[in-house]
This record gives sequence, C-alpha cells and structure tokens, in this order.
Amino acid sequence: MNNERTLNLLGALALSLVDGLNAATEGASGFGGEAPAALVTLGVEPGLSIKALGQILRLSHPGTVRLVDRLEKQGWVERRHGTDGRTLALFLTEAGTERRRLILAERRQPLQRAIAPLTAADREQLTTLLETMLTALTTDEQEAFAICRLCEEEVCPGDRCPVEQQYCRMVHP
Amino acid sequence: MNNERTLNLLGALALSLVDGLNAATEGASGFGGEAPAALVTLGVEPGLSIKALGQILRLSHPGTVRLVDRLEKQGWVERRHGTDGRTLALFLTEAGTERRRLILAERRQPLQRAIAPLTAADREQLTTLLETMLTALTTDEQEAFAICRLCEEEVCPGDRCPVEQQYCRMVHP
DNA sequence: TCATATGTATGCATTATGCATATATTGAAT
DNA sequence: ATTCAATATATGCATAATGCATACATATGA
Repeated sequence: MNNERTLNLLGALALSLVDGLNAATEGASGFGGEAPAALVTLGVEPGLSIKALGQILRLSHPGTVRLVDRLEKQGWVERRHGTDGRTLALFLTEAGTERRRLILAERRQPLQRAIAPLTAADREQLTTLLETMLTALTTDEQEAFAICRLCEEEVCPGDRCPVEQQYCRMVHP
Repeated sequence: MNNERTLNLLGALALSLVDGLNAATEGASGFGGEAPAALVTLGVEPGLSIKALGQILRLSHPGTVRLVDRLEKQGWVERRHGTDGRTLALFLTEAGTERRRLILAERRQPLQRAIAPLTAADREQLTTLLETMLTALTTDEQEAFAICRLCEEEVCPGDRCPVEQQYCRMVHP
C-alpha cells in the first residue's frame, strides 16, 4: 500500500476539520486563537489557575493573562481567590457557561458533516482506529489536556477516553 | 454506539494533528499562518495569480499580497508577469522549491507518528474511511484546493485523490 | 473613448501572541 | 523573626499575521 498517500489523506482531513472547528468556535464566541478552548476547558476543570490554563493551551504566561482579560471583560470568566494569596482560581460565569454550550454545539457540526457518509459499521471501525492513534499520541498529562481542549467531555466517559487512559497508564504504571 | 464520543475522538485527533502540522511547517519555514501552505501550493500550481492563491488559502486580497511580500523577501517566490498587464504569475525560486521540500518532509512526521501504531490492515481500513469522508467534504474546486493546500501531491496520484475526484464529478456530472 | 470591471498595492488598524520585567505572596533557612 | 529564593500574576513593549477601506493600473465592452 502507498503509505504516503494515507498520510496525505489524514493530513487533509485533519486540516479540513480544524478549519471547520476554528470557523465554528470563532463564530460562536467572537474570539479566535485559544479563547474558545479556554472556555471549554474551564467548563471541565473549574478553578484552574492562570498558569495551569496556559500550560493546557500552550500559551505563554502573559498570553494567558491577556486571554483571561478578554474573557473576563466579556463577563464569561471570573477571577476568584485561589488556594494562595498569589494564585487565582478561574470560573465560568453563567454567561460563560452558556457561551461554552454554544461553542460546543457549533463545534459538532463540521465533525458531524465529516462522519455523515459513514455507515454504523464504518463508525465503529473509525472509533477503534481513533482510539489506537490517540493512545499513541498521548505521552503526558499536559498533552492529554491539550488534545482534549475542545472536547465535549460530558459525552465522553473518562474511563473510556483513550487519551486519559494512556496518561493514567504512564503515571501509575 | 455513542456517536458523540466518536465526534470527540475525531476532533481531538484532528486538533492534535494540526498542532503538529503547524509546529512542523512553522519550524521548517520560520513563518506561521498560511505561508507554508503558500509554498506547498505554488509547488503544485506554479504561475498562480495573487488572487487565485488567496482564494485557495482563504485570505483576503491584501493579506495575500503581504504574504507574497514576505515570501519574496526571503527569495522563495518570484512575481513574474502573468497573462495580463494586471495579473501576476507567482513561481517558486530554487530556494523556495528547496524550502518547500523541507516543509513537506517535516510535515510527514506528526502524521507518521499518528499512524505508527496501526497495522497494515488498519491502514487500509483507515484509508478507505478517509476517502469516504473527504469525498463528502469536498463540494467545489476552491474547497478542494484548500483541503489539499499542505498535501504532498507528488505522492498522491491525482486520479485517485478523493478530493479531486469529487470535484471533477461535480464539474463534469 | 469612456465607463466599468478586474488585479494588485498601500495606509491604517486590530487580534493574538511573545519577551523582558515588575509586583506580590509564599516558604524555608538562618 | 528576617531575609532570600521560588512561585503566581500583571504590565510595558514589540511583533506576526491578518482585515478593511481605498488607491492605482490595466483591460474590456458599449
């Protein structure tokens, strides 16, 4: 088989999907970059510090501060006192939670469109293949959070997430 | 089956792959945004006008002019006279061709890493699924070029590219 | 031959980011 | 208790990559 052709197809699909994801999440939030991912992630992990959020989003610290500034100004995120006098705990406001829901709903559409032509059997095959690939791609906790930063974790049971499983295997061998 | 879980896995893989593609192509070119895609695309379609390139990359016209400015300044792209007194024809220089090769080589790595854990049979399954999805996602020529804007078309025979095939089917029904 | 369309370029602004540095708080060693 | 290093956050400044409005140059057709 022509392996390189498969690489091209995989890259093309990924690019096309992420184009769609970016358009959807930016349309739903009015912000580009990592802002939509920040809202999604804070919904799953409320109380994250600025530093921790930045590591998940792979932003510099100042970049994260500015991102949180933008989200706070929209009334979507609150800076509360954290465990420390230094540390902040970030929480979604009610409006932020609502906005997050909208982002996730819009995010589904390009994904749905991609798997629309697949039969039920195809989807099972695909799911298995995705699990295998994601398991291989996840090497530490940081990366696990990064990979899942736009996931609707509500519908993805943690004990069956290949990304989290892989991470847990690394940590508790 | 839990369809939404499949959507999450697909989105997570796409995001992870494109993170890798972006890092690889930016590392190989020193430019982010659509600059790497511009070099790749101009290698496949030499003589493109600024307007046509911008439509493939989905950039505004001024954005494309500035992008070409940057690539020309690096000595990677030449503006030559086109079919018109108005129209330009863009070509890669020798250095640009070399840089494109490097970008494509680096681009393979994150893709290769993703399929590494798959068996030969898995890869055939995956290829078939990707073909089906890409066929559904391609609706016009513009989109076809956009989806393939980072593809190593040299290794992807045109008559077997689901993206191009789909487009040709649309145009010559 | 002149009006309109087409392709390209420029001025200016914005978004999202990074680097260097400042500030505030904590914890640990003296 | 005091001081110093580590940690968490914030700010000043700069940059990359882009868009909008507009100007300019060339072509085309009535």
